Amino acid sequence: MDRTSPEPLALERFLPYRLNVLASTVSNALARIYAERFGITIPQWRIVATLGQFETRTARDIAAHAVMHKSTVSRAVAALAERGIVERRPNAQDMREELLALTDEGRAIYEAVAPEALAFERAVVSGLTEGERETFFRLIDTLDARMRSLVPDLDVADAAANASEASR
Amino acid sequence: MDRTSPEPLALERFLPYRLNVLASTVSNALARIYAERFGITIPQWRIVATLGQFETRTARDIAAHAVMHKSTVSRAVAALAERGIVERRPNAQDMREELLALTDEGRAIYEAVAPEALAFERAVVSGLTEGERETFFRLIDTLDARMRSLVPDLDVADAAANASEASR
DNA sequence: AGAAATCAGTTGCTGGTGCAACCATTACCC
DNA sequence: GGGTAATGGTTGCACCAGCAACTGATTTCT
Repeated sequence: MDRTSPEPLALERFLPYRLNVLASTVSNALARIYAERFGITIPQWRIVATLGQFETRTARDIAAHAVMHKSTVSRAVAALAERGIVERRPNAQDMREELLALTDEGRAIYEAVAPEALAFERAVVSGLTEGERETFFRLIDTLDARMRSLVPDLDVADAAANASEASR
Repeated sequence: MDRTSPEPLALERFLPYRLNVLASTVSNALARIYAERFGITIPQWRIVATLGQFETRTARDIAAHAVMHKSTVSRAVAALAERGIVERRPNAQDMREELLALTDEGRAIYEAVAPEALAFERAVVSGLTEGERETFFRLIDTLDARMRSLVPDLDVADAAANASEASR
């Protein structure tokens, strides 16, 4: 091997970079749909999606399930409650937490957004065969698990949502 | 319940979500290295990497190559120039643009960071076989191309870098 | 029981980011 | 040639996210 340059590093072959670009491209495109059609942000969508899936959860559950910082969840829930999309009910067994659920209006939004989100996903992966799609997910799972063991203090803090808000 | 959900949408099987979580996990871990060891942010790192690869480029070139918003590039370059990591030289042929290059100190940083970045990448993909690694990159390439045709007005604006800065 | 630690959730603050408006320079073209 | 459009780059503004500090509720420990 040639030893002139210590190591070749081409950004376009650097995994963290490629992953980040693809993820934000996909997110931004999807965020546009959420924002323009339904007036919700990505964190808000994640909450709606979680509650659509599980009926009733606490903010803490949602933060863990949707991998968001608790302050992000808090503010997104506040906005959704304000708009009557999410309902907060006290838990008599533990007054620290609140039980969150979709209102009827919230469920209507969920049922309108979910098909569009899935359609978007299908459009994105339409260039892949079924096998490739499964492989891709499996590799993501593997890498995700790898990250969790590489960086143990991750699930605690973390925070995904590169959002890219709606405005307007 | 009488409600029949039209389509199942589980967040953990939703590609945009999975992609985003993985990308930000990887980015955050890497950003920590950049920040703690070298005091640079992800946008700054992308600029250093680009200039390390191509010697001399304009801010516009870097923005295109590293997929960042021009204002992000502008500010990151300003910070790097301030610290003497990159050098700005006027282009006599076109006074609008500036030619950017690493200083000696900048190159030293590049040559220190690059191996660490690559080591990190190797650690992340160490759970994959060589073939899986190639497949993963190929699928990312495919999806990336797919996104570009799905959302044409993308390369113009876009902006990756969910950064997650150093601070502290 | 009472003090201290822990936990769910909220909020002030700071910093980074995209957008859009702007400045200066160059290209276009009638 | 001269006016207008386009281009490279900077910056003010508004917004959002994470951190950390805080409140109030519950658990733990002695």
